[in-house]
Amino acid sequence: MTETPDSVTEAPETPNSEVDCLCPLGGVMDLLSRRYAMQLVCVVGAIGPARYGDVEAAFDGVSSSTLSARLDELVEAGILAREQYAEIPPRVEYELTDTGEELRDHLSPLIRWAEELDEGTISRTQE
Amino acid sequence: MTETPDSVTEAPETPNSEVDCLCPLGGVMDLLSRRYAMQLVCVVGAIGPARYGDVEAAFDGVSSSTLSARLDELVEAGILAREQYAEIPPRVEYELTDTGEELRDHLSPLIRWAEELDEGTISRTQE
DNA sequence: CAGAATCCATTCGGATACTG
DNA sequence: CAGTATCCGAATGGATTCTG
Repeated sequence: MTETPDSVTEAPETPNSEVDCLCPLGGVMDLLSRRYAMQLVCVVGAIGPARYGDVEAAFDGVSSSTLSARLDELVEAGILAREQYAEIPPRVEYELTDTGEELRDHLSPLIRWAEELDEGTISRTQE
Repeated sequence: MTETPDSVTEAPETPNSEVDCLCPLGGVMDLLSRRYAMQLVCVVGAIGPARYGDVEAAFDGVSSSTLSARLDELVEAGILAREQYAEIPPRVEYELTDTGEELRDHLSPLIRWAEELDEGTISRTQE
């Protein structure tokens, strides 16, 4: 992905020694940078065992392909757990894994803060 | 920037009453979902008054256009403050606003957590 | 119901110039 | 140094359709 010639990926000469906050780009942060990803974690965590339909309804306007992709990525990342019940009306429930819980614990305040900030930015000259 | 045709992007009716964790999509969370956005906030906060070159160096592999766009968006969102000194070697410094500080306060633990998680996922079979 | 598959429009992001 | 402008490939995200 990035460049890894042969030198260390660390900072050969860091401008400041404290700037190591950027993960290698390709990890969890990349997943979270996808659309709805963060909200998805938060939503599933809020609902609890969330069915596909519930999540879809919560987002009100996300295409199934996108939502499906996002769910799949999060499941594969070990953030969500998918349980499929082989019943006649097929039921699938997503819920946060232990890792996902931790993540949600970090995301919740962030999203909340973002919402608050967002409310105060309505009268902003956007263009 | 995003999409603002003329229709409402809001949700007139909330599907579930307990699921309100999803901000209206188009606010700060959307900005943060762009590439490098979160890391950028964290980096600038870590460096302090960060020059463009510093940030660029910190990311090691980001095109100037992308970085510039990201910086611009964050500035316009009131998260970063840009100070331009009209000196002969042009110097521009970015730093977190008060809002940005708050944001970084939320992002730091998240990114840190992500890094830790990322380290344990190296042996993943990714195509 | 839950999603996979397909197709397509949009956008993003990267590389490469080129300025003040 | 600090960007902007442009071009283009790749990826994303959306709508639709179909299936178990």
